[in-house]
Amino acid sequence: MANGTIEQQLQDHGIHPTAARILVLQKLSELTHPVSMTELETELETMDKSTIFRTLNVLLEHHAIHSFEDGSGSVKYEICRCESTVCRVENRHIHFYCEGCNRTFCIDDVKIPVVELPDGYEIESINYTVKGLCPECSGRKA
Amino acid sequence: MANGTIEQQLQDHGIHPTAARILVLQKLSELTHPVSMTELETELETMDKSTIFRTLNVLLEHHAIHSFEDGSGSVKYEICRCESTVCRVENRHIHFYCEGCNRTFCIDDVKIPVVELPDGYEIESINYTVKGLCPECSGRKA
DNA sequence: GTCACTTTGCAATCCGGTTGCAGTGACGGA
DNA sequence: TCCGTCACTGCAACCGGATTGCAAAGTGAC
Repeated sequence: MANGTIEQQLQDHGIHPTAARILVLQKLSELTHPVSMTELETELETMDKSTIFRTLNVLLEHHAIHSFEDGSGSVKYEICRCESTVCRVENRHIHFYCEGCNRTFCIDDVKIPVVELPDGYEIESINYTVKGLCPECSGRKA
Repeated sequence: MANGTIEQQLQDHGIHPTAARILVLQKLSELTHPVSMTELETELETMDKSTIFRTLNVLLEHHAIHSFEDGSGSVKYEICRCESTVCRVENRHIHFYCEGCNRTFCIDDVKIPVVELPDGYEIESINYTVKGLCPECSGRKA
């Protein structure tokens, strides 16, 4: 899914490409860090909050993007860069939330360690988010 | 910290024991699953929401309890059952949020796998939450 | 008892998320 | 081409969890 036009990506995921969906996915593909709905709202000033909200939900349902909660209180979204249309849990990377600057980082190099759960539990997704200080903030503090 | 009276536990963490703090910590120590502020509010009907809120913050600051976000949208709280007053990241267990019944489970047996981060990142805490179906709900579905 | 400080309850507020509804646009069939 | 249908979008209102301001009540030191 990493190549092709945004429009193509949408279709690959079975999503009817509309102006709003292209814009949102476009923006998410440009960004290198996860963003909240509010951030998207300011990035895409022409688009209404509810449209962004519903667009994100469509993208989520079709697994074109991921969402997760860092400790900031608002849900963060990022584009799914999996090669296939299905993204396996073990391929997902972890995130880091800096309590100093309130930014959320993708640690692309580090994949989520998948644990063995007791019988009966069915894993759908895993959120692995580390809180602490990013290199910039820990350096400044020291 | 697993033994002694609630009052003693508070003092061990350097918290001045008040009625509200004892009640909240008492309740959290009785419960076997993490709860939201709203749930605490109904459990402790005599106590005001804002008091609970501030009490939880005091307990958090002094590491008497932990908080984390499952996927439910509200923050969950649980008592810290560490033996010492400092609770190490690697001692913490993972959580499971069931999308079927919207309950949050402690998987006490499974500790959070701690990853190696790139240079400069300082780990303060880790949230490892699995989403999916609990044994009850996955069984019912099948 | 008095003063200073902490704790608590009430009410109001904030804000991210969500929904109802009406207007607009795309598409297929007559 | 016109019409009906359905998906999509924007606006405004709403909801609920989280947070704050303020005044009253409680607590401890003297």
